[in-house]
Amino acid sequence: MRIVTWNINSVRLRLDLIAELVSQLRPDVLCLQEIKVVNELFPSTALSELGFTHQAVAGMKSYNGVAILSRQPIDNIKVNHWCDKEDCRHIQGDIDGITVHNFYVPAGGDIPDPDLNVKFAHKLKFLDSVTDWFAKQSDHPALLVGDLNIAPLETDVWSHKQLLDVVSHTPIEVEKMAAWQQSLNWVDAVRKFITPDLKLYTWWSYRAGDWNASDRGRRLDHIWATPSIEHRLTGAMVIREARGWQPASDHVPVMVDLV
DNA sequence: ATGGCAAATTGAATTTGA
Repeated sequence: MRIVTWNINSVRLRLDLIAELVSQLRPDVLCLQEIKVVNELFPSTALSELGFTHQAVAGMKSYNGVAILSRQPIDNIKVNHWCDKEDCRHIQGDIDGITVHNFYVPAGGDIPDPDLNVKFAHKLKFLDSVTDWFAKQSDHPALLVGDLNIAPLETDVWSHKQLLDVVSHTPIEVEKMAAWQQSLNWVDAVRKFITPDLKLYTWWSYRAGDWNASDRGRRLDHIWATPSIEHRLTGAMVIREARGWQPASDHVPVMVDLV
């Protein structure tokens, strides 16, 4: 099974890019975040014509929204709500015996202080909630993918020192992400192949004059696997060149292969 | 709390992202 996760930043605006990705990589499962559309207006037919005849969608107007697209059936679809908000940040479904969790973690705003910034408080609470929830789940073959909006390693950001105080790389976020990862002993499927000593990014700001030259990126998008399927992982790839496809999302696709 | 941009919504300006 080949699975790709991509924060698409408006699915309707980027259908041609999805078609390009599909023609190049032929994923079996494509998980999208920030689809920014209600379910009724989700481009279901166009995506079905690309081979994704099975779709699980949790969308809302303007913001957020997640979807799982699959060539194979998706069973037991659930849309989970966190922090008493129905803001379409988590959808799950079973594909070929594996539970796929697709997340869009809150960005957290600018100020890395929960007392001064309700968005950062929401992000931290969200992380605590999902961690507690997974800790109570039984150990079943699962993948967890999505825009987790945290770059945990020093090599996941262009400058560890300069980003220590920037939301997405603060110690409190990294610590909470580690606790989440420990909830089911999730394996970082991407860093299994692209080792932690190597710089690796999945997001570059729209504000950079030349994203490729300045290369001030962060690894915000992740794929985790439960230990029970770790031995089935055969490779991982970040599709860096997709940052240059037009009109570009500020995130690029991340891919993992399983036998 | 900044910003060189971008998207969605609502009607040129605002909100959100990270």
